[in-house]
Amino acid sequence: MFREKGFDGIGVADLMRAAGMTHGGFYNHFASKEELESAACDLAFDKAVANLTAMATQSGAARRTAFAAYVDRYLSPRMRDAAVACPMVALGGEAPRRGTALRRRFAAGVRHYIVALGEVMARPGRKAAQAREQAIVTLALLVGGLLLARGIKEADLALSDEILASVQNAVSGHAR
Amino acid sequence: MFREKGFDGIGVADLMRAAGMTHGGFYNHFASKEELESAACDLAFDKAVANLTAMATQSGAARRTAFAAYVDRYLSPRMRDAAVACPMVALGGEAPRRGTALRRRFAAGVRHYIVALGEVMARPGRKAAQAREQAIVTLALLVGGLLLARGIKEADLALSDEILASVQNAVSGHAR
DNA sequence: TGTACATCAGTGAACGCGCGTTCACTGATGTAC
DNA sequence: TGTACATCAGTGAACGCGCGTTCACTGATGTAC
Repeated sequence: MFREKGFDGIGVADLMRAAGMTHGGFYNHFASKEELESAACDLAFDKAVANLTAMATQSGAARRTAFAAYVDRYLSPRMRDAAVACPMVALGGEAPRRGTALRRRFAAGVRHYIVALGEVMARPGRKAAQAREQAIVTLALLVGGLLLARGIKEADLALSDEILASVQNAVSGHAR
Repeated sequence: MFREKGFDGIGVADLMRAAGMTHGGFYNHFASKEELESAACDLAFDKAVANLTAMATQSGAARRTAFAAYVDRYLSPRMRDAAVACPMVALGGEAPRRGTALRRRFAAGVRHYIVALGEVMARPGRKAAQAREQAIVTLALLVGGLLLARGIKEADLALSDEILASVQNAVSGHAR
């Protein structure tokens, strides 16, 4: 829900109602709303990173096709139109404006994501530093592309589609 | 101020105080806070696009070096550490969650930005469609790179610097 | 030049509302004997 | 097995606060005569 509406776009009462409870009981589980935000940030990143590390265990061609499918999905109209986005896209703009705890968890998430992406993009003849740099560039492309595509989807669907397609092309070129 | 704190991060009273007035007079100028947000969005994009179109009037080598300097600046630590960011980075995550008026102005801004960037990146032997696709990819790289670098700058400065450097490398490669 | 008046940007108190948080309580659960 | 009691997650009214917006007003400005 934070990723859908933003941290300030959803209140404790709504969150608890969605969980089938009343708002008063919230503080039996978290010391503050901020603490839940941090935990939710961790959870979102953990899931995304686990997805990648599972992919990294595959080897050779299987890993390459899995990664290509991952990029396809990430930059698909379906992903763009989903209410919930990747944590970096949904919360990246808010992260620097929030408290220390959240910012630390967000940075850790990005760090782990880059490491996992580097493992997935590793190739036999490629140096580790190169794979890492490529992972960073790929991540910037994915995040920037999806952020823009999502930001304009309601007002200019054609351009949104064009952005997804162009960035997908570029990522495929980079990953090759 | 919207770009610094987010649309919901700054109130009418604070905005008017910053303008040296009290909050009551606000509605002599705008029908609602949302209308000011839309106007501010336009203003931010107009300035950014004007910057690019001025560059596009230059020709040949001068334009190329001007563009290289632009990218250098966009992905510099100075830009990352500035309180106010590029409208796409600062507001891209919020745009899809806001009203129709704002979303339309945001989309128009992105559209114009891409056109202007395409003109700046045009090269004699290059087809217009290619220049446009390259502009889109470059924009995604710039926006994604700066968004991530800003999101983690407080908690992991080294990684933030690394992202800026890696993306800058990639953009230079693309623009060549 | 001088006077009367309309205009309208700016003032500041007040409004209703939703937020995060607190707290006295309820009532189901599990343990001790 | 049955009873008494402690625990503690969940309840819902209440709080203080800041928000966007409204409105009766003030007072400077510019125009008409």
